[in-house]
Amino acid sequence: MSNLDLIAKMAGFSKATVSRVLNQSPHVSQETRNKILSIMKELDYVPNRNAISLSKGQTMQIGISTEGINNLMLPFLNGFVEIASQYGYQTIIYTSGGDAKKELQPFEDLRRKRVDALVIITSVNDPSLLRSYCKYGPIVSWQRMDQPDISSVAMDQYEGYWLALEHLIEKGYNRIANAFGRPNSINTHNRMRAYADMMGKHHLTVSPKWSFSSVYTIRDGEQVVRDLLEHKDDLPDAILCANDYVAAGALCEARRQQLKVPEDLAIVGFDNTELAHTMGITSIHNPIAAQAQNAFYLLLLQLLDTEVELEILQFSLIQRFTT
Amino acid sequence: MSNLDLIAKMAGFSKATVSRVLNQSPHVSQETRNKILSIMKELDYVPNRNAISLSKGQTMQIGISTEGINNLMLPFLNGFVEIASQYGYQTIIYTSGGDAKKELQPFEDLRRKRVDALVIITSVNDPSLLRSYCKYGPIVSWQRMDQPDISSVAMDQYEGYWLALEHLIEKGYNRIANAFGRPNSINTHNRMRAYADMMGKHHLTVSPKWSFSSVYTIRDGEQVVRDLLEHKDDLPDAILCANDYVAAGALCEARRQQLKVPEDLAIVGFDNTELAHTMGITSIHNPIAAQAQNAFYLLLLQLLDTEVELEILQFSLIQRFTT
DNA sequence: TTGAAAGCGGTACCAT
DNA sequence: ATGGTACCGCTTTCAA
Repeated sequence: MSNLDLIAKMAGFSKATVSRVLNQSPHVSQETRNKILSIMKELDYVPNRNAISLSKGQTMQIGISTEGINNLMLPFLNGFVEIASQYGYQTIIYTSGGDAKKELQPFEDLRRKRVDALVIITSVNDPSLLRSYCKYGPIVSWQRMDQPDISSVAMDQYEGYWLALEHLIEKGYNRIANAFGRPNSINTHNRMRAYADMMGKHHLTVSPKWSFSSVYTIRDGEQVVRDLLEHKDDLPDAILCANDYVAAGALCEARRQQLKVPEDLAIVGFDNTELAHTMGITSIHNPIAAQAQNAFYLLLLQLLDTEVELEILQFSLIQRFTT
Repeated sequence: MSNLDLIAKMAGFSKATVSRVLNQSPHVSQETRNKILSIMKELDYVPNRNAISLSKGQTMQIGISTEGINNLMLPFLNGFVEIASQYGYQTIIYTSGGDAKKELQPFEDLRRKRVDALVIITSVNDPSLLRSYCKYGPIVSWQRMDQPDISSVAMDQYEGYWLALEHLIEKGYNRIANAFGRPNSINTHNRMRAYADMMGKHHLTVSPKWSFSSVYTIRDGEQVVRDLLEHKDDLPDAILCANDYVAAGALCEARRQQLKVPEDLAIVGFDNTELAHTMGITSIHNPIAAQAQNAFYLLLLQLLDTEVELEILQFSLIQRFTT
């Protein structure tokens, strides 16, 4: 393997000059530059990244910490890798499998200067512990952290849910059921608030029989429809789902039960994933890729101490065939 | 930031000794070790990974090259990250978005010693070009490469398809339709071969009307069922799908069209993804995580020049409610 | 058991 | 425009 020294020796210049050529410094004569360049080519030379990292004190690598990778975070991951690479940063994935100790590794790697910054997708450790690593480098989070130094790019679900409700009511639906996700999460809480507010505003009926929690999967969505059909006298005319998977399950089951969608039952999903698209389910578009971009921009802000323009995050309703 | 020198000075020993403590060398007296350890703790010292990488000439980082991340490669990615981290290796994701030039970056990074090894998930560049990077470090591929130095952990789809066909025939189905994926891929070719062989063996009817290509999505699966129903007089009694998404689409559409599954129409998916599980679709289990492990083992083999035990890869049939 | 010093392969400041 | 050289922080060989 050839190195700077060798190139310098062969070209008859000093390491410093060769380094200048490498870094496109203007203070090198064209002649010298050409000569050095041609020798580099001849020797098939490429600079060693470790040496650069050590010398510069930065690696151009950003870590992503998560319990595991699933469908929901795919757009985030893709979006982040994409924007980061545009700025010359690589992305390292750290999965913890929910193990608190293992989850600390990316944070230790921030400290050991293996990565320049960190983004948290999900975490199980005590937020204040994670926060203590902020002194080693910038950290942002997708999930809400409620820690002063760790900003989050998550969105307030109130708005999204409000949008869906508004759409249903405009369409004339007024007996609206809900399939919520994690019972005690901030997201669910905000969605519930939106529901209560909207129902109050329009003086609409709210039945506890129409409210479900811990609904996540296609299967769960099917079950919700079956549960609703237990009370034929008290059926809702629309159902707002925790995510598109739940909506897909609800849709399949409704059809199986001879319910016409959207005439008998309207269905709205959440996140506007591929699934909603392929199955034609009305859904709330969640700009996840934009959140990933913002996560990167927020890091860049601290990394380069520069101004950045954040993407404006906005839910939007994508109407398809289920409403 | 404290470094080896500082620790050494404070402890009254040399850098070498401190380094020995760091690397658990047995040639350090317990007393010395304790003293140094306590000073490290006191100063909250951690070694700098870049310095280690530079000095050792390896980074303990492995790159994964792909056009983009989607559901299909998720189990592979997860499996790889998991096994790699068990051996102390981190995983860096490189996405090319199908851009040939951008796809070269992980390979250049192998050359520049940013990563110790590389795994290719999908690639668009000329395989022989990629192969030329093998001299810089170990490379394995998930997709078939047909290059001597790049071994692949992909599986022969013939076996899997054979399994599905055998199952259907045992169950008494004998008018079997196929929804294939990419028309000219090796995978599709092998599946077609399995189909031809099996049909020949049992002297079963083969109708060109029962064969579809370029079928990938839920939507595509729905369309296949509609197309089949165009010829009511010549309906198959089973359909073997390119993947679980297609099977899911076929299932939904069949039910919508009042076909009883599996009585009127049996449906078999492929890959045994989450979707097949949640929707109760019979599917061929594709041991993707095991392939990811093998990919890592194959790299380790070259990295450490050691013996490794590969996982045995085997398709298996998971029967559910659609057959 | 411990130390001295030569790498590893660059960057960047200070001279000239 | 170019050179000299002190870093960056750790590993490893050779001696003692």
